Amino acid sequence: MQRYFTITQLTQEFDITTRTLRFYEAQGLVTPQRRGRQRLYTPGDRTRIKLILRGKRLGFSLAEVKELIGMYGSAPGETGQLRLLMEKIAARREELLEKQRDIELTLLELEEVEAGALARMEELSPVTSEER
Amino acid sequence: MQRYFTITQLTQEFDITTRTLRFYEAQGLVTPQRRGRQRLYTPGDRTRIKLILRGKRLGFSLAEVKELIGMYGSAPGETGQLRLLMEKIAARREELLEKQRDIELTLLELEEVEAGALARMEELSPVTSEER
DNA sequence: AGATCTATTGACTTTAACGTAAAAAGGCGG
DNA sequence: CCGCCTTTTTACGTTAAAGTCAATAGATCT
Repeated sequence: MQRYFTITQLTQEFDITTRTLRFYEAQGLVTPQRRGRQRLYTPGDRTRIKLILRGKRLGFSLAEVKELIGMYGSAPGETGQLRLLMEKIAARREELLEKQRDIELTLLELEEVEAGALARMEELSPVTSEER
Repeated sequence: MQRYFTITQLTQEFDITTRTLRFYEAQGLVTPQRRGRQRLYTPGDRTRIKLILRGKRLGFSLAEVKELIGMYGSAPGETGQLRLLMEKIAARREELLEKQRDIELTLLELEEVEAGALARMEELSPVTSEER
């Protein structure tokens, strides 16, 4: 098993540029080790990158993604901090649930459009019952 | 029932600025009527605005949203156009389904973090079995 | 009509998230 | 050691999506 990934390996795997990865690093989203000046990414770093990209797909900003990822590692000692963490979790969950509803609605609407389109196609080129 | 909405009514309802609505108009996402220079939004316009904001919440760009909304009104006559429409629908559906999976994963991870946090709280302030 | 509000337009600015280009620094094959 | 290649740094450019500001232009209240 490979201990480290190079930057180009990861850019190829995730179809992003080196600029992007270095930018994420500058924003404090990943902190690969160095061998001299060269970056070495651990499997953990790779996972974080996956999480970043997933967050982006969901429309979160990098700042939001950073906060989200920050939660994963943290088991803060103080009760106050824990309460704060729980609140953040609740807030994120609400957002995600809203997005789920948004998606459901959009999928339903797409279905309607599709049904309409199918009906139009039937109209235009009748039965063709032998296809499929 | 109200036939028209003013721009400020809509900005208040959706918690956006007038600048935003005029920008959407400049991008061809809504085309309110005019009474003199004043904009008058129909219930249909209002619905489009809702769709725009929903698309944005899901991380779509305005250009993508425009394409999406464009599908709703269209029942193109030509078979070729219909086929194209169906393909677009399929593509959007794929994206949305991926987002659904992304959300599921994120929710699961949040649950884990929450469970960890809860455990830590138990540790710190024991039982308190009378609460709730 | 005058004063005051609100809406519109146009120009310029801002922010996030990179892209692009140039220069320097290692690493490697011959 | 030399030339070549990749990586890194630094700096500046770009794009989408508005924000901000100033100058009108109507509309409204009195």
